[in-house]
Amino acid sequence: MKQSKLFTKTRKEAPSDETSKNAQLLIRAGYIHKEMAGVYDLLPLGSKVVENIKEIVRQEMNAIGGQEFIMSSLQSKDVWTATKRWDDDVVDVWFKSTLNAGGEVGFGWSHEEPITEMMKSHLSSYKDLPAYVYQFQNKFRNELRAKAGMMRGREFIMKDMYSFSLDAEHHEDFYQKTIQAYQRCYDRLGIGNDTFITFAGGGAFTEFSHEFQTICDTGEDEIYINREKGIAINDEVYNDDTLKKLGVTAGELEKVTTAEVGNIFNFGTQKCADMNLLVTSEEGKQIPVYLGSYGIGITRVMGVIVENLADDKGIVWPEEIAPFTIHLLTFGNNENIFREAESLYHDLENAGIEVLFDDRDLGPGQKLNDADLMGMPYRIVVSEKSAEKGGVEITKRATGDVEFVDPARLIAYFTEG
RNA sequence: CGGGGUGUGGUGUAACGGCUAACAUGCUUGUUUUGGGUACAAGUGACUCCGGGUUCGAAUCCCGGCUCCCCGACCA
Repeated sequence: MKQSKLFTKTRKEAPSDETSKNAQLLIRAGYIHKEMAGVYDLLPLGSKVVENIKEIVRQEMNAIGGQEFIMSSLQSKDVWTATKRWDDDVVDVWFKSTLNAGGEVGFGWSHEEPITEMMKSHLSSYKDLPAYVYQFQNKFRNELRAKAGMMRGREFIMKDMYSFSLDAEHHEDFYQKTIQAYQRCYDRLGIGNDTFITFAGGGAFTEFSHEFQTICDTGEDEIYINREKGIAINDEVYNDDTLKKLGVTAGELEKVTTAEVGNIFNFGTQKCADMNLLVTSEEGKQIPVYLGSYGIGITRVMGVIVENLADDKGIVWPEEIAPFTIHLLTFGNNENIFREAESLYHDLENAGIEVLFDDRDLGPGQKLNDADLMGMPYRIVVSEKSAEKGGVEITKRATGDVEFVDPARLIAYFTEG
């Protein structure tokens, strides 16, 4: 895309009403726009980032048998009263509204109840199991206090997956597969090394749930980790009992601040029993289904990536997530140079590589600063100076490594690695 | 929800209770410049968050509300 056509602009100054690094940089670079506290629009660049994150997660969920679907945001009161979770005293993050025709509706903060209810129409025999479904969707949570930009919002995008299994064994098998799929996601998202699967409160059905926690100063959680043993424990279940069960001592654990980027938990058969989601077993009996729930906060992950990978000049996107692979700049008013840059831009795009071409009539300083701020993985400069040095200049945003490449070899550089 | 702050052109800031609300940036026009936000000139742009009150006079003081930020609480 030509940058002159991009309607969003970069800003030199951070907005005064944002203090978190992720919000400041994403706003300055034109990825997001703030509507109100905890509510942000995704501008074209931000939307591309989110789509790229979703695509990674989508591929990994599909690989373990997930089927993508979309549930509604408006939810019926009845579904939630059945499990006693409609009451504001029980769930304090509800956004609710009334129908003009009479009656109340809620805006989905979770989809556990509606999905279970919906599945009653489709699951009736042990032969229908297992079923794994997931969606990407906006969740609404009426937080008393939104904070830290994309880290805790009132409206945000989440991937939520649900597993319906016949018995504990099948459930556990899929649970473990999901753990591995999640780890592949975080690796591909560029935060794998800082992300730990963490023992957390299990609630009514199991002793523990598992969270995926990424070390991050802006996070809200504190966990205890042992990198060698690969064990992490959330502060909320950190006690002698837990330590003994997991076979670690307090002395070998390190306390770190983290952001929760995923959470998976097991409902056992309780939820389906409560909601009467039963299937007929091989023996002809009516039995409740094992339910598992698996979430990844997509927009929060976007925030964490910015928080953890950005430097003092701006955002640094991992290659798979960046809205464009290449930021192509040209300096000077030499027409031949500009034409060469433009033709390289077309060649790269035709080769299937996403390029943001800064064709604006601006000085080099402004273009370079914008490129640093926006954070594409590769910056290519076409100028008289680069020509003197043997072609075009390629700079890696993450490392600052520079090399000069013959324009004729440029496509090969990106397609052959 | 408890506590602490905040609110002034699009953005970032300034202004003792007192002249036409200032500066920077952005944007427009022209000239200039082209490897780290080039320089100059001329323009453009604000009911100072909202509603009351005090005062000869309020961006400034008082009361109420709202907004946003931070700390805490909360966070299947």
